[in-house]
Amino acid sequence: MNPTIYDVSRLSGVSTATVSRAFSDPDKVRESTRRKVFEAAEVLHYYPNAIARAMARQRTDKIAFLICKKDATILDEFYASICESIMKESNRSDYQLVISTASDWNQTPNTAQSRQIEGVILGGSASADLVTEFQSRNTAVVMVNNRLPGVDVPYVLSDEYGGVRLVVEHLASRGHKNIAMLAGRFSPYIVGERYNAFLSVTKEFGLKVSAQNVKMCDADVESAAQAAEELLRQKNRPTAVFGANDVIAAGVMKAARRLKLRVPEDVAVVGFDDSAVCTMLEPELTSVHINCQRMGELGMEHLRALLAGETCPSVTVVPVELKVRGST
Amino acid sequence: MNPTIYDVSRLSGVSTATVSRAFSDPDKVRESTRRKVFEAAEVLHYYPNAIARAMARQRTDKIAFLICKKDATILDEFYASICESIMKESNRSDYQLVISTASDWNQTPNTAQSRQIEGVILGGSASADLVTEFQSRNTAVVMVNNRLPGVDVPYVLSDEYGGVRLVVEHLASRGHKNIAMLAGRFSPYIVGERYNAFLSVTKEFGLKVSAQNVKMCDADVESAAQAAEELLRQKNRPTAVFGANDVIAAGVMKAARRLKLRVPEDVAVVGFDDSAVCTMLEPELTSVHINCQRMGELGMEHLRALLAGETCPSVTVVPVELKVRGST
DNA sequence: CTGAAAGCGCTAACAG
DNA sequence: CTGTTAGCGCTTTCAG
Repeated sequence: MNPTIYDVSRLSGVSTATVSRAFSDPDKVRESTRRKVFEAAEVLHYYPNAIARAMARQRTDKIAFLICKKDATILDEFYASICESIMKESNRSDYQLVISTASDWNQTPNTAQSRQIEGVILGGSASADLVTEFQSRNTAVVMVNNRLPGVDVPYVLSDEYGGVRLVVEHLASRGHKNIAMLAGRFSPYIVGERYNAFLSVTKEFGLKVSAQNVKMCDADVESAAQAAEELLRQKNRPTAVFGANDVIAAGVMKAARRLKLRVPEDVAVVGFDDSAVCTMLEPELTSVHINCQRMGELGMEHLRALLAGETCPSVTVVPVELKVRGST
Repeated sequence: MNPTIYDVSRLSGVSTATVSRAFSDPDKVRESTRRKVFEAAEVLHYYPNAIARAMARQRTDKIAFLICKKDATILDEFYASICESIMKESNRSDYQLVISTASDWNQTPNTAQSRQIEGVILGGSASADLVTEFQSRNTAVVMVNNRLPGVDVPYVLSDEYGGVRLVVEHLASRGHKNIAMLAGRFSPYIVGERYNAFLSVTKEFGLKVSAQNVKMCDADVESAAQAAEELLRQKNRPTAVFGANDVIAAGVMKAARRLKLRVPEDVAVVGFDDSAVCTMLEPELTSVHINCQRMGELGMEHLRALLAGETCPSVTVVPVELKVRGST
């Protein structure tokens, strides 16, 4: 059996209340007393029992990171990275982090587990219903990498528009006038943002994008490769293709290779996300780097603020960076 | 305030003890009584409070998955996949899962957090000390994807030897006689296994591997590419290169491309792990598929057995599968 | 099969 | 600044 606050109280000769204070609110205890308490605790190998504390305080200090996406692999490179960052942040705070997926969660929305959660970071395509459910339960919500019209929670977003702008700017500066975009059906919000940004920025740059130069495909490499082949087989072949993410861009590169087109001489390729695959390709893939770590940090920071009753910005946009590599 | 067991007791007209039993040990309660209880609970939206339960029972049902590796990205594709599987499994059990990294953990080994953990799955290069620490604290330990000589815990491993065997067999059947291996400095245990297996299997197949055909490099693509260039620039160039994992193999492919060697005609390349990058490369990379999902499941299964006081096999080896693709 | 009652370890008024 | 004390919500003997 682990030692309890009573053991420490007895050994140090102070009341249990004082021991409690020494641990959870040191300032309320005189220095000398505090030392006595800590000494006794040391001797006994005492450490506060979080369960009992949670019970008495009526709060758990427990938060969750919920990944909301439908694909087979939930923890893809992108979310794994955000997740890692949230893990780090939560570890340095007193919050306990539970990581789960929206689907697992939905199966047991009323479980003991979920009841104990005081705040949640929603990553990816969470539904408005899910948010409402949490709010109705008085759970603080922060959303990362998604935006829901009409839903009022703090958002942490990456600068999708800015990223696309960098891409188009870069391609334009390289003299490309006929740029295509290949979008994959992954997160609707993200794809939408990048797509709209592409249309708007190309227009701004006076580049006309013909209808056949904007294509949708499934989110896997092979679909992308096939769609890209069609794109690249056109009479008026685009000289550059912007893939909505790196997987799509990898598909474009595969297509180029299959068609014996040289990258970047015959066709330049750009991706988005700057995932690990970028440097594994040859030539390496130019891509937009997303600061996942920062997004995770901000998510935690905002959640903490919310839980502390402070306010936090309703939308935070994290800057991106273009990594120019051999593919352009 | 949430309803408590007292509210249910009052509304249903039975004692709190019976309500408690109805929820945690239904068989001990007469059918009709049980129904009354559940009805009342339904009406009140009552759900047992896990904290109070943990407090009374003196157990938390809390387990952890600790990832032990030094690299910058902890949740790489491999561990993310195991992690996901453990998450799924734990969600269907009554255990609560905490995911963390060994380094975060080490910084606060005595924290409230760690005290509450009843069992832990160690993923990756955990140290014997860490295991000892857990054991001394009476925490059940299961190890995944690593093996520590002299440390007696249940191990869940992938069939590294079998995988390498498949690789060599495959290459030999394609007529390759001069096969090189490029190993990267990632997990010592894994690299060691694959390396030894390679030496032993090639020998078994009567293939001689010269010293300059076995190289070590750092674990990143660029180091691999450089090392591979040396390998491929030799007079007696190997006709096939086995990369200790997919990242290394991707490096080999880059080197081949830089040297204007065709894959697979001039040099065949094989990887290990069957990660997402395999299909993004062109040609696609032949690789050994590791059943991460199964490894996670088994890890959970064994931990559960341990916690239930049952026994479980001391070593479980998960079969692998060779995915033959265009690179060979 | 069910009930009464004693905790589980800690916190938070309230009093001093 | 410190002590007393009454819970937090549930489980678990021990009786009945």
